[in-house]
Amino acid sequence: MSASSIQSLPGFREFLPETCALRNYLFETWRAAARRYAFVEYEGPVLEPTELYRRKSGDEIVKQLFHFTDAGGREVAMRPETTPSLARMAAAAHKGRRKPMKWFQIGPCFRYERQQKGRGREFYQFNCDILGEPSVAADADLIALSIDVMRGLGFREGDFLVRLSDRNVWPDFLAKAGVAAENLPAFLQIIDKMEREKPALTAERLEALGTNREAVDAFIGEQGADWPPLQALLADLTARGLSGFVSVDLGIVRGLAYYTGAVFEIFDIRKGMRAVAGGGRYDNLCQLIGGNDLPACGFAMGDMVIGDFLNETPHAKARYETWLAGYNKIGAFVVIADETRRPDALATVQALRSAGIATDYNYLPAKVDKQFQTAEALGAKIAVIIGAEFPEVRLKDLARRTEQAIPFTGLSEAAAAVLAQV
RNA sequence: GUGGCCGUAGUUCAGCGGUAGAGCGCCAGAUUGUGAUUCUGGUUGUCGCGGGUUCGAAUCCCGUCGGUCACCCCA
Repeated sequence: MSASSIQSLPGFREFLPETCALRNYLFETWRAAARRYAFVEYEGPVLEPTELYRRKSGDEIVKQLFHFTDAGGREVAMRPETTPSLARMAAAAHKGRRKPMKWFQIGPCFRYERQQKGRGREFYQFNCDILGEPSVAADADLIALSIDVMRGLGFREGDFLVRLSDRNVWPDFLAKAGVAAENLPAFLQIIDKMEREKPALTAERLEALGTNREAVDAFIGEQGADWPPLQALLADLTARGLSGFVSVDLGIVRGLAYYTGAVFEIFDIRKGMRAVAGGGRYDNLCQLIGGNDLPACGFAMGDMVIGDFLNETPHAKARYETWLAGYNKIGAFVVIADETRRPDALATVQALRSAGIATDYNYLPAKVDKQFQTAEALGAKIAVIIGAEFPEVRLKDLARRTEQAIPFTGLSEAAAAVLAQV
């Protein structure tokens, strides 16, 4: 690297063709799964007023935003997530639309923090949201989708687990424990951190609120699935044959303040329960941000953690590699055996491309063996040899190593026929 | 924001005070219009950047910028 070259910004990503392939695979799989569930794609702005995030989460969160003052003096921030934008867009646009609205989006998000494994300053997030439907039937369809996204990526039962909960079970607990209802948000924060926090600190915090760890653990252990909405959710997922992927765990409450009902997270079972996706119901956010009441639920999955998980899971990686085997490979390579026939070869290249066959050729004169090596390197399935005998051309099936002589006029059909067999 | 480790050829890395190396890759050749393997030959670097110590620095010191992992935080 020379002194004059300029490095990329820390945490921002460059996708060379090799890594772009994995990203595109994720996008394709995400998009296909969302469409199977009848979701439609939308897009929101990447840059938003900083206030959009401040209003929801307070000043503390601004430190983790990529934010600045633009040339017009506006305080702006690159989006750290897409739900606030969605809430505004949906609240503004929902009137006159059939409900539920099932919307999905794939796009980059940004957070100003130091990167580590599974975490960068720029990452892509897949978001699916169901708007305008308060029933748990929507939550269930959303969770089913999240499971199918995982299966679409090649993950199986035993690789991951959907841990399911409902924030509304906790007010009940607090009432019985004699804790004031206004302490609910603080209490949920403690529950959210419980798994990764020192036990002594958790105990101390719970006691400060007038309860204790034993009571919380007992509640999580015993009363888990009794909550009717959770029962309904589980019944719905069981009817779909998906109960094996799901487990109720009231300790899941999600860190975000805006969740109001069922919440869930998908965990990598092997790697110490690493979270790969999460979501839940947020019935008040559209009112808060957009000024129109609209019940909603949604989930998000980032590309970095799921990418790591995929690479560490052999059968998921194998599925990707199968997909990759056909990706960026071309159909035909035109070999110019007689340089005086280059104009005919160019006609051939264009004819093949017009027939929908990805085709390449050498720009400059080259030996025939060299051209075959290039064909091989590009993953061409067939070679078309143009030589002195034109308009007769030779069509070679590179995998079978078989070759036939055919007239140029019948080439496209013959090439398509050979490609169809491969 | 804090800390550990790491920046040397396209790549993976070795070298750790005496003018820069290996494997892989890449390029060329092994006579006629056919891919693999093999063989032969060849190619490549401001040793991240800037300062300092030294007769001499890839090597030691300081700074800086990146990368990576952990903490913090996690939407």
